[in-house]
Parts: sequence; structure tokens; C-alpha cells
Amino acid sequence: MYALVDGNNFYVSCERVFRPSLIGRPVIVLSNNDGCAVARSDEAKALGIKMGQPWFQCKAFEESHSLVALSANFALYGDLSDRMMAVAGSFAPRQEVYSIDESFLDFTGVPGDLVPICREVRARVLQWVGIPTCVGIGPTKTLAKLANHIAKSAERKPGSYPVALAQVCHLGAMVKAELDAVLAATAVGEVWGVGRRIGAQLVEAGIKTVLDLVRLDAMTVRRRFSVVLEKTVRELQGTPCISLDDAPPPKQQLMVSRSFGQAVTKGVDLASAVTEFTSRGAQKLRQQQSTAGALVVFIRTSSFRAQDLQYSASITMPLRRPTSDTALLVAAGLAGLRLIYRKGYRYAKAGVMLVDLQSQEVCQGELDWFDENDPLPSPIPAHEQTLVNAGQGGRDRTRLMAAMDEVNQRFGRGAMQLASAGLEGERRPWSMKQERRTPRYTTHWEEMAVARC
DNA sequence: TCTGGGGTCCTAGGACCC
DNA sequence: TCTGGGGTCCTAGGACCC
Repeated sequence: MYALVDGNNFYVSCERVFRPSLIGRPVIVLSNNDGCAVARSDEAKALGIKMGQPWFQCKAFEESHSLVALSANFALYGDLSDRMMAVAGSFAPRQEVYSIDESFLDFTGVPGDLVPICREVRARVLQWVGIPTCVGIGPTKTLAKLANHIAKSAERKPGSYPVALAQVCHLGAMVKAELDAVLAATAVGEVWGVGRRIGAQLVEAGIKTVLDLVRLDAMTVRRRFSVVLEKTVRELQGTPCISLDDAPPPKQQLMVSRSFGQAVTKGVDLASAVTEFTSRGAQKLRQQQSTAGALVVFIRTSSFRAQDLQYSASITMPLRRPTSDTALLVAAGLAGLRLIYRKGYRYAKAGVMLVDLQSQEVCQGELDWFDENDPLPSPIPAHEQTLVNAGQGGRDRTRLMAAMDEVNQRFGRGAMQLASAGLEGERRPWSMKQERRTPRYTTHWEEMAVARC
């Protein structure tokens, strides 16, 4: 049996841990640049605010309904997530952390009734971390996900499901008639793996509820739709097709991109953004002990600004050899930027993708030689190449990167960086708008919560 | 004025191989 | 007139997830 433990309105719940006055009020958390709502409290959902709705469209609720809107505080959410995962994980032999607010627990081999165990999981996460959760239990991951959805609905919307299913719902423990009734009351679009597109196609074909879907023949589904949906149907029927992944493999690609806080026109500002994004990417790369074989850099204007001239471009920069060296990757990124940058546009976003990732253990050997008349010069400037190629150089660079990561770990992100990243403030006109961010209570000494008697 | 930032998997089709 | 039967690898695009 699997259990899915999922934080309720996670970002909002994190904010409420340190500001209990927000409990009971409509609260939303905004995406980067305070762009749109990415988390909503139940009260905010009741106001009709949709997931992903632009902030300027719901701003009026601030006045009319005392809506509280906060900038995303990922330092806080990430830290509370780690704590929540640790507490939940202590209950089962295996755990897969699926996203910032969800983890699957694998109870295979654990004796006894899982419902009281999962109630205890819920209670302990609430007491030790302060985050309310719901738990769904089922013989497959898809059924556990569905059970979680039902547990949440039963808690939020009384009357939608039997009260007994609220907060903790065990689909594997139900008798058939009871299970069928619950599945018949759940829309097909709520199933994990059924998105907007396939959901609409299913409804069109008369398959409206989960019960309709679970009663289909898996092979027919494969023929009429896809093997992906076939797996989903088999999972709903109780046959596990998606295994628990408690040690996810390293990422195959890494992306760092941001929309800018304000439109950017100057190349030098784009260069500072590309430097920063590439540096972040290189750091992530070293964290998972990978190297990148190529780097994609892209810039684009805002498609929402119809009155602006539109431009979007990207370029793939192959690296001479796979690397995780910040300076080399940034050099490639900036060389790419030079090739795609055009004057006269109001840029809204830039990003860097690191691709062709492989383990840093793998290292293709190469003879060191340079031909000044090389008709296809490498994108990496010659002086950078000599830096790494010069005998000891490789090892020294690795130590340099390790030292940089350590400094930034200890003194905060950005404590040590490349000069082309620019300094805070006017040298970084592209930096994110975050006007409503709460303190990073648990990760920054100077922002720690103060208790007053 | 103002619209996020990441990821994965699968399939089809083309190029190429023997 | 008649033109095989396997493979692999790569890329682009679509669908999904949070």
C-alpha cells in the first residue's frame, strides 16, 4: 500500500505557521515578480480566485474582502518542506519526495490498519511542523493520489463525500459498492495523468467519472488513446504500473530562467542576467555531480504586450568538453547571448538551459592541442581553454568551484560571484519584483522570528 | 502598468545503417 | 511490370505533472 501525504494549500500554510493571524482569512501567494496567484487558501478559492490568475485581476479583493497577497518566499517553503518530509518519512520504510509539498510513503510489509497510522502522520506533521496535510491511501500511486484528492474534498466541501473520508482516505480498505459510489462521484479530470486535453476527449466519449474510466478495457484504451493512459487505467484497477522512486536519478536537464521585474533593453543588463542564471545552473549541476555538454540560452520579449515589437531567440552552445565550471559555462552563455541579442526590443525574460548532462565521473579524454587557424573555433575563448587544459588546471578549477560553493553556502547566495553578474540594485534592473515577501524566518539569522512576552 | 518556473515521458518521422 | 526487411539514433512536438 502507498500513502500520499500532501500539504494543504502548502505555500499559504507555510505563511500561516509564522503569522497565525492569517488563519481564516483569504490569502494568496504570488508567483515570481508578484505576477499571478500560485497558492490560495480555501477562503481565497471561495472568492473565485483561480490558480494562475494574474494579480492585477484579483487585486480588488484586497479592499473588498481583506485579501492578503504575499510574494513567494521559497527559502521558507523549501525549509518547511524538508521538515515535513523528514517527519512523514519516519513512518514508513520507503519514501519518495514527489514535489515540494507531496511525498509517497511505501507501507509494504507494515502490519496493521493504515488509517490510524496515517492519522498519526497527519497529527505529527501538524504539531511538529505546523502544516496541515491530507493523506490518501491505495494499492497504487494513482489510487493513493485519488484518495488524497477525495480526503481533501471531503474536508473542504462537506457533503461532497462521506465525512469519514475527510483528511485520511483509504481506497484500498473499501468494499466494492462503497468504492464504486466514491469513484462515480469523482470527475475523470481529477485523475493523476488525465489533463485538460485527454480529460475533454474522455468526456466527449461519454467517460465522465472515474468509475467510467476504471471500467474500460486497458487494451482498448491503449489503442484509442495511448500507453500512458493505459497505465493510468491499470493503476486505477489496482495493478501497479508506476513504481516508487526513492532515489530519483540525477536530472537530465537543468533550467534557470526568470521573467524580469521590469523590461530590459540593454545588452549589458541581459549579460548580467545570463551570468546570474548560468551561475545558478552551474551550482545545481555540481550539486548533483553532473557536467553539461551544451548550454541553451534564450531571450524573449513579452507576448502580453501586443503594442511592443516581438522577438524571441535561442541558441545552443556546444561545449568543447562537458563541464560544471561556472566561468566556462558563463563564457559560453555570454557568447551565445552576443549572437542572439538584437537592439531595440523590450526584453521580458531570459533563461539558460543546461543539457546533455552526464555524471562528472564520466570524462572523455582528449589530446590537448590548438590550431590557431581552426576554421571552427570553439565557443569558449582561448584563454579560458588554456585555463582548464593546462595540466594541473583542471584539478585547481574543481577546488575553486568547491570553495565558491562553500562560501556561498555559508555566507548566502551571491556572496561570491562572477563580476559580470553585476551588483545588487541599479546594476541589476532585471531583478525580481517581490514587494510582499515575508521574512525568511527559518533560514536567515537576521530574519528570525522574535517572540515577545 | 501588471500574466511563473521548473520538469518528465511518449510518439512520429526522418536519416542512416546493413 | 517488378523495387526488402530489418535495425538505431535523433529531433520536434505534444501531453502531462507540481
